[in-house]
Amino acid sequence: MSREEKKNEIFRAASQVFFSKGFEKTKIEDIAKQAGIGKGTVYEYFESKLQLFEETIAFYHQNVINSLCEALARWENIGDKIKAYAQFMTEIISNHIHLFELMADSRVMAREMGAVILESNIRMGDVLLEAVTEAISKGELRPDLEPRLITSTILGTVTQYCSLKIMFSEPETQKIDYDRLVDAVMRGVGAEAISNQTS
Amino acid sequence: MSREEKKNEIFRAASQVFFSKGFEKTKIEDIAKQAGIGKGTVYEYFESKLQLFEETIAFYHQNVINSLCEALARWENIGDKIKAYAQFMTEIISNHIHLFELMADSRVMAREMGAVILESNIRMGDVLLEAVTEAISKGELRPDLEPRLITSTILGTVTQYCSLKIMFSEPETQKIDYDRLVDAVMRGVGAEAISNQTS
Amino acid sequence: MSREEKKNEIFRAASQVFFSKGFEKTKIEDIAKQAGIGKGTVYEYFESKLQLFEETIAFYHQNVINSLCEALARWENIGDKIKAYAQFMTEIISNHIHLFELMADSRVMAREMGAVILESNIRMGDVLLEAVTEAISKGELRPDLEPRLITSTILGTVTQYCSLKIMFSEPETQKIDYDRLVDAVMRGVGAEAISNQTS
Amino acid sequence: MSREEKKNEIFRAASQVFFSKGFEKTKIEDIAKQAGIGKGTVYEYFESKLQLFEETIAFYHQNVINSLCEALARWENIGDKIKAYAQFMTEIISNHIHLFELMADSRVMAREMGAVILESNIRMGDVLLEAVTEAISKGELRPDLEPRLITSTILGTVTQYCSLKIMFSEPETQKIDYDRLVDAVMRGVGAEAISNQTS
DNA sequence: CATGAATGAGCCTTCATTCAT
DNA sequence: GATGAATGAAGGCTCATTCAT
Repeated sequence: MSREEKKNEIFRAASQVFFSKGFEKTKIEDIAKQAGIGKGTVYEYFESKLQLFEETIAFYHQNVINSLCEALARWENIGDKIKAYAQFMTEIISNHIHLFELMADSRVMAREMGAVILESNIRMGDVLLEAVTEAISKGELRPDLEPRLITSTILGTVTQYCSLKIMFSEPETQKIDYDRLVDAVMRGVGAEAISNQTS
Repeated sequence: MSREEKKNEIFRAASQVFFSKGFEKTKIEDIAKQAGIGKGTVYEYFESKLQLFEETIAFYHQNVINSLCEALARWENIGDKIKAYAQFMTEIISNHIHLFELMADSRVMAREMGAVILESNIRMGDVLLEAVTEAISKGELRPDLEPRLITSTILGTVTQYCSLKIMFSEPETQKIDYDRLVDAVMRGVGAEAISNQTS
Repeated sequence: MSREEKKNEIFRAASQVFFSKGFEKTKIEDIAKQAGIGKGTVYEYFESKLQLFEETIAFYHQNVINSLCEALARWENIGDKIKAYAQFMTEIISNHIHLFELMADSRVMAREMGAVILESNIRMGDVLLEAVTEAISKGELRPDLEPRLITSTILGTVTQYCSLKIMFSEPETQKIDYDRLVDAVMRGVGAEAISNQTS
Repeated sequence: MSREEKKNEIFRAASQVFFSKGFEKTKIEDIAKQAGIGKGTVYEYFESKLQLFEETIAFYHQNVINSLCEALARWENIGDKIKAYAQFMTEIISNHIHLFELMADSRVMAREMGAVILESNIRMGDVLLEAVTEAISKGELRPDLEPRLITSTILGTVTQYCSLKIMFSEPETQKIDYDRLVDAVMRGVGAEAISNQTS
């Protein structure tokens, strides 16, 4: 196994543990065990716990971004892209919810790592920004709004709504109506939106 | 000073320190110093560091919610309420940004406490939900959308956009166009929104 | 209440707590509460926790010695005095056993305070020594043995046997045959003792 | 050095320190220093200070019991066994007295650990009980007395007398007349004992 | 006098990091 | 390279003692 592959092994183990316990509560030994290696070996690949954490988060973000790009590339028009993004977020949040539930008392840690997801959002914003800019030029999105504002509307709405649905709904009622979600973003929540509809 | 007032004193100090350093990096001694009392005194009022943290966060949330309720109560129609909410969020985020900047290496800790703001969002959602429900019945908002979805759109968009503006803009360009923000939420980001406009 | 009476109040409270918890596990506050006074008040009467402990132990020893003297004075010949002493010890040990049982985890503390009883023994030895010396001169005890040795035989046997009986017997079988105990001490445990018996 | 050997090393160091300072006044660091290792290393071998203490005491008791068994096994008749036991106790008490004297203010701690010796006594009782039972069946000891009572007489007398001699005598006069000690136990302290003697 | 809120020295314990094997 | 035994810095928490009321 090459050095790079080994690092990835450790990243995978570290993601698991960091996400379920948070930075401080995670012991290097936990990660080593999870990766099936010795404690000292971790230090052959990473300078310190903090560096490992930073790189693990970066690795995580990169994975997320790559997956998102793939997911968006499959669709042509912006509505479909938004829907794809919402489905993607649902999956990510669900994965982490699962991790959190493993922990009985994950209050503090959930907080800490929850914020990593926030960070992801910022980065996803950059990916979406491209799609948004393109959609504006194609006449799919309002040209009179700052592209960043449109991106924020999409991102914010999706994150907020999906989190809510997953975290606070009973498992069987977690069905999210993605079409309506896209509709709310595209046509707005104001009453005029439907009074003016052509169809 | 009554016991309750003293606890509030400690809450204020604890908020400061917890928000700038995060839970784990905060030493009880730090909080005591900030409050101008001895280390042992903290333990006269709180069982443990964790309990102090939990109660401090609850205290913080309560303050936020109270302020938000006041801010919303000053306005009649939903557009103004959204604008008020956006201005309120701007202020909160600015305050925390300020705290983070005090710390040299606040990356990790910022993550942790950033999530507390997320938690606030969930709670703010409940406050907004009332306003939204009322606005729907007054015909200001679309009745065909789940109220929770509308709330998420407002909350998510505002949080995302304001965070972005404050965190990544140069100070002098932090001007946020609140009216446009409200417009994006109310009329949507899709191109139809403006093609159908009456004026 | 005079200063001396108040000190005695505190001694009584302190005995209770010290005997059930040991020196280190006892908090001044425990004693204050037990005595029905404030923590600070204890310091009006005693310099420090250690001093309070030393004086409490001395107070305890004095009480024991006084009671023992009274118990012994009631009897004329040495056999009866030994029996009286054995009954006295049974009572003391029972009292302390009771205290220990109040505590869930009294292992360590029992050790510590158990030794105070040992100390009592040394002092009781001095009281018994007088009775022994007198009994020797009255021809009741062997004149060819060092009085201290006789005292040790009485004290040691009684303490050991009574402790055993009380600590490790089922409550209902705690009956101690005091006459046989005295007999063992007076006539010895060797087989000759009975082969030579006159009766 | 094997794990078990290392634990024994720590036991030896811990015995030293616990016996001279008592449980509470002993710092883990003291033990580590005495054992020539780091503070954290102690925790590689023992869960907590309390566990280390309990196991150290058990280790001590085991050693004492083993040595006692060896000492008793060397002799045939019960008189010699009692003498051997008395010499054994003298040695143990002398060792601990030495430790106590190292400490200027060992009053409190001496108490605490002195009680460990008491505990030893209880265990030694079980060992002696065997020898006593055997001696009864061989006709060396009175069959009309409860074996436990005989054991208590031996144990109690020896412990009490030897402690007294060692603790309160000037070093040069510590000579203990073991034969007379055995005689007191075997023939009793009553005057009849000698009036009935055959010789 | 009596009180108990305030204090901070002190210690157990954890765990990132090192390094001999 | 890989390992895990050894280390000691660091921090939460306790409680004897003080002192303002």
